[in-house]
Amino acid sequence: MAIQLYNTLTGQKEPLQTLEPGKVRFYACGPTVYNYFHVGNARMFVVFDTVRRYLEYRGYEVRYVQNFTDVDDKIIQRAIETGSDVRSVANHYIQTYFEDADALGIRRATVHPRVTECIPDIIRFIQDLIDAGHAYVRGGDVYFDTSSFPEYGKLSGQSPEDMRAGFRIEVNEQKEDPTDFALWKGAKPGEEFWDSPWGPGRPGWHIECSVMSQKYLGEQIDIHGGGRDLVFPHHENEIAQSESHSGKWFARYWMHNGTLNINGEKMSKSLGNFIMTRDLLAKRPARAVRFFLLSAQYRHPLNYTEEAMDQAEQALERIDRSLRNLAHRKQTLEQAPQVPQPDDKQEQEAEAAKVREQFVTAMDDDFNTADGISALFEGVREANTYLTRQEVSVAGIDVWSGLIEELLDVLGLKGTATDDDLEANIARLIEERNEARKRRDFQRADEIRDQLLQQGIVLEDTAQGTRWYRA
RNA sequence: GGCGCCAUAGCCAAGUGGUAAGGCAGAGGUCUGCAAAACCUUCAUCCCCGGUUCGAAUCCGGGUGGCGCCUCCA
Repeated sequence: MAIQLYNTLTGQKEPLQTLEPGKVRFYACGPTVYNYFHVGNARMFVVFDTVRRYLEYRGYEVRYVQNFTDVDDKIIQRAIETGSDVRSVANHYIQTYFEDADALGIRRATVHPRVTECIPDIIRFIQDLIDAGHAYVRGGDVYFDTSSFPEYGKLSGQSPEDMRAGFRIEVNEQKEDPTDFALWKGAKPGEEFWDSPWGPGRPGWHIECSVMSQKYLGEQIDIHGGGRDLVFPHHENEIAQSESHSGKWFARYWMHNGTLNINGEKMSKSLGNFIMTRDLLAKRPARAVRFFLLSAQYRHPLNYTEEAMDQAEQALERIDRSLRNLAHRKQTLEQAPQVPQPDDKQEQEAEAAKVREQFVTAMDDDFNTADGISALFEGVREANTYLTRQEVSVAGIDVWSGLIEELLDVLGLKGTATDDDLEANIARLIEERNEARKRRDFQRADEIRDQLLQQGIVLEDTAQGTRWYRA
């Protein structure tokens, strides 16, 4: 059974069939680097990072391209506001993008092209469109002629007539038609510019993605991803540009993630109701943020609340506890080699395989992470149940911790730190406490437990001895 | 005005024709010196009205409420 994914272009789920067997050419729109990115942006990055991870998990070789828009009005504005220059602003926020993205477990793309690195390619592309009669020059600007592309509107499901009726902004008089859009903008005095056949200026927003995806992935790609709010006009325009240029269909599958809402409204820079990812990461564990962002199906809206974040933290704790408890039990077995271990590896592997299958079934169905997480919790419950047995084996434990970590890794939720740095002092105190307990000196025992708790060390007594973790 | 989406327990969230996953919170139980953890049990008939069907949360029609896009936006 192939992976099914919802295609905005057709409005239905379709089986994934790639241009080249076993390989996926995947382009996702990246950030405009004039500020930190907010949690809504983070959702998009996390969602497509997870799609990419899952495709790789299923054996695909993924060539993943995510651009940086480092030429834009807002960057120019930001530079003016801060008394800095445009390049410094862009470079700074590219750097901070990586810092925050790294924290969220977002892997680096195969290529992270920047607009400034592709100007000659962009100019050539635009010239091709002009030569082919798809674009026209007005003053120092170049516009795409939407009437030259009969399929214009096929992604957003609106005809040019519909769009004209809805236009509420003042129509740029330079354009021949309101639905035409800028490919090249002539430079205003004092602005950063590049020389072109049409005079000094800079590329419009939409053209960069058409050019970069063609440059790094070829004229046709498998998957193009982005936020719902990019369907129109951005992706519609990309299709018009790319398909007019190549004469072939551009992207086979268009994936769009739902908005991240706050108080029921889309979190957006223009509404000003955003939370910077950076600020959230200062208050919440990064893994919990990622868990929260994956807790709903990616196409659905997701509402940000403190309570939902609390729940995400709690849920993740349940998984981590299970992993810790497995590790502790394994340790006690390894420290007592004389204790016989049951030969139950195959039995446990069979159980784990069922959970894995449940996970794959969920994720194959349009990357349903909510169901995938639910499969992960089935695994956690099975693992915990296994630990309630009187006799378990190292091999059996490894099966379960291996499975849980495998699934966490696909979701980008694998933890980094482990508790293997059992400090001598803690071990000594636990030892002393257990002596006290044997003497039934519970006052002393509780004293030690409280003392450790002060240091953030929580003790748990089990049939296999005392285990601890950092609160 | 046009295009489109959504409405499931206290909360988050799957399920899209066969009698409601999972998580958080809650209740009861087992285990424990106590505690924690864990396990077991328990907690909804799916916004409203009408229709199709042997059967609908799931399909159709009509309401109500909310949201997105049409303008920079992930």
